[in-house]
Amino acid sequence: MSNPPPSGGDLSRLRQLNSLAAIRALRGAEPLTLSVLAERTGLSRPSTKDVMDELVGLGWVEEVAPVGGTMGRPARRYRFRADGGHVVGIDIGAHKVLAALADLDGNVLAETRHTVDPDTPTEARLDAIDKAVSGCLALAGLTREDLWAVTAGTTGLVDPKGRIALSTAILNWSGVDLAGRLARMFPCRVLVENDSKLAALAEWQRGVARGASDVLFLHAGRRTGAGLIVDGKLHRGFAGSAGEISLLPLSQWSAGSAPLDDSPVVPKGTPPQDAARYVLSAARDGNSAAMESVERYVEVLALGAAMMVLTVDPELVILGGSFSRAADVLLPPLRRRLAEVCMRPPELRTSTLGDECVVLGGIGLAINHLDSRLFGAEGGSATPLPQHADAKVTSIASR
Amino acid sequence: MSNPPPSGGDLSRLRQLNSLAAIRALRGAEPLTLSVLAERTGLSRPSTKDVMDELVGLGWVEEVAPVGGTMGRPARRYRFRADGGHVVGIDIGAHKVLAALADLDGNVLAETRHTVDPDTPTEARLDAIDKAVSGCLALAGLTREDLWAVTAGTTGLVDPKGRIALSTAILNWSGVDLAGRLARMFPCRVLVENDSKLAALAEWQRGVARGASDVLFLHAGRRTGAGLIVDGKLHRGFAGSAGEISLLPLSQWSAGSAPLDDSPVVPKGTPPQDAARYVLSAARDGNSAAMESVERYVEVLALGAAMMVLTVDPELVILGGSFSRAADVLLPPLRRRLAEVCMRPPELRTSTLGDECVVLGGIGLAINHLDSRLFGAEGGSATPLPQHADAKVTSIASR
DNA sequence: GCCAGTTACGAAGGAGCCCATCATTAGTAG
DNA sequence: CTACTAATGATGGGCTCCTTCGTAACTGGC
Repeated sequence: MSNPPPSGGDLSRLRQLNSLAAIRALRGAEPLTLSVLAERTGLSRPSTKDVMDELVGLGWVEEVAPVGGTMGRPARRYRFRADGGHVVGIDIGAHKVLAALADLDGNVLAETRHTVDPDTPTEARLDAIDKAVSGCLALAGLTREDLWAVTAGTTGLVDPKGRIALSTAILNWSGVDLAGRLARMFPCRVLVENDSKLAALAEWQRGVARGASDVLFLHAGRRTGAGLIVDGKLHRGFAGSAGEISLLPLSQWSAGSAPLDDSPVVPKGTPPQDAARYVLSAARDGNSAAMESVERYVEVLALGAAMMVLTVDPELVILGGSFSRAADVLLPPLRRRLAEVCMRPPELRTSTLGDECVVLGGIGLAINHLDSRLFGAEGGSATPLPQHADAKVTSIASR
Repeated sequence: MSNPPPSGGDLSRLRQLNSLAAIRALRGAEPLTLSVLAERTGLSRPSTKDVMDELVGLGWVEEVAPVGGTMGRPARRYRFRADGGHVVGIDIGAHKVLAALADLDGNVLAETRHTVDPDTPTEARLDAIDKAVSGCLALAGLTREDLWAVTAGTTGLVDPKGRIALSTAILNWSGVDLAGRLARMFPCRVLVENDSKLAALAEWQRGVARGASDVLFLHAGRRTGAGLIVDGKLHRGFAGSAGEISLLPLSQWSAGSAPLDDSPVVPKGTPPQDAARYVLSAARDGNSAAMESVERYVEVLALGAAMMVLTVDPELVILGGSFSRAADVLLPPLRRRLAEVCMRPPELRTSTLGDECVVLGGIGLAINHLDSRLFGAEGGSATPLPQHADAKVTSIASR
């Protein structure tokens, strides 16, 4: 009756689990002693030592000099070798290409930005991606061979194979086999994902949504989008289109920031990319026409958000995207409207990761993927570190 | 960075996992031989034997007479002792109380129905529940002490503690501490859940949604509701209100079957509970006014469904509820409308479990709960069968 | 400079779980 | 009655984990 297939466990699987637990405890933390590590993993000290010996041998972990000053014999300290490999997150937007290079801990080592246009031809856009990543690598003194995984986030609907199923924001972007093109560019695993989903992941991993099991991330910017964390996991949906509420005309999400851009308070001749900011700022200063426009914008935003909130009932809603800088203006009406329809309105928070949300989420997804590959999926033992974790594969992570 | 806490594994945990795998393989199947069992669990035969010996000792499994006729030495056969314990699922609707008693395999052994009204007083309704369950027990020759878990499903919003947060269909039902009241009634674990959620679970466990990882269940009846399976698990949401799209006035779901009930084709004097059926039947026969009413009804149903489908992107949408008997009339327009807004419209199927959906889901939830308690949550060994699995607890399963 | 106190390390012994192997057993087929 | 088949049961070995205990390294007081 229960659907999950029965999974019998071998002896070595136990070690796998424990190794993974140790790595998780180590990652992102300062170097830990055996005793602390034993406590955190729930293992005994001798067993922890065994696990550490193995991981040190494989190159995943290294010992660092003990620190003195305490009573008693100084404890050995181990740290995760975050510098053993590197990942890249790329944010491919309509107006920019942003790339960030990080170590296996997710620490960003270099970042590069290139400006593009919505109608930049596809080849030129791919070229900008190439240059952005090359720039990061140069800044960090690395080569493409040092990359273990690359994640690209982009506007539009990304199908499970990493192709752009639909994009209205970037000219001729629909139909591009982005995963395929990037796979030719990088000698490592390539993942492709929708940008709002990556932003949601980033907020959940290292932003204001940490620890929540169900989260709705709202991207409020020139385009409106959403990403969902459900039960502590990024939710993609069967075809990768979870959260694409803009496909419903009623939602009006496809209009993006139009309610702001078209506000009568925008001075003639304002460049379109500055219009919304102007209106939000004017609304903050009490301009009643601007406030009206903001109200209209939030009405649309809130309607789509309400649909998703009532569907998923998340603990948190995160407001992100470039307009999140005007959270003081946007949050109160958004909160009010959600409260009107929810029995228990979710807590509203503002993104703190800002512009880097998408690349950070990409980095996080890449690292998650490597984690899941840390131990040979088919019951093998741990992969030694110096090798590349994957052969060159085109398709996106299934799950 | 990763949020899931590292979980160190003890040696005995391996055995737990393997025992659980064996039970899963055994449950709901005909008696299995050691060889088959070994193959299905991935264990070796000697290990499988060990596990079986233990489970037989604990009373969870028993050996049955070997079957002859094959070449070679007859193999011992083991079966899950489904009759070792019993669970009850209760469907508390506005117009009926339906209870079903099942063994640990989910086989229904007895069923009882009581008729009530939307304005039946709470105490009388609780009395009907009591009577319905007593009836089941009497039919099966059991007593309340034989019950290991009871799940009640009811219309309305059920909070995480098993109280009715809001119900518009049943008079004075809001605010009732159903879990608390039932806990006084039964000397075992009591779970309370929204009825549409249980129906979704049933369809996923033993209905037409088997094997799908993301499913939307639509309850189309006098009231409209929904339940979600996300990533192979019943999704409740932070406050248990996932899928409660009817709270959004725009969805018009709170009107339920009104577009059908109010159709001009309904003859004066038709009892309200028969109106919708009459219209659906007339529409099937080609009555254009009836078809128009159906069109209006489906428009509402489809709008809410689209909101949820675009949010979650499920693989399947299941049409259930009493109107699902008119699926031939309802599905085509529903399919058409979903196709208008979805990049990849989910497959639409009709519920086959019918009226029993909710009680079956309740039985499934109860069994799932017992499964998760099969092995002492805090690393203990397996619970012997003859004891009750739980003390009397009031609150609902958290997860 | 020495000694007590503190903390961590490392080795040894033991238990649990799983696996591979092989002789044995209980049937069927001729 | 014999040959064949397929499952059983017992043995031995390997791996992982745990507990226990003696040893090592460093601090602080005399």
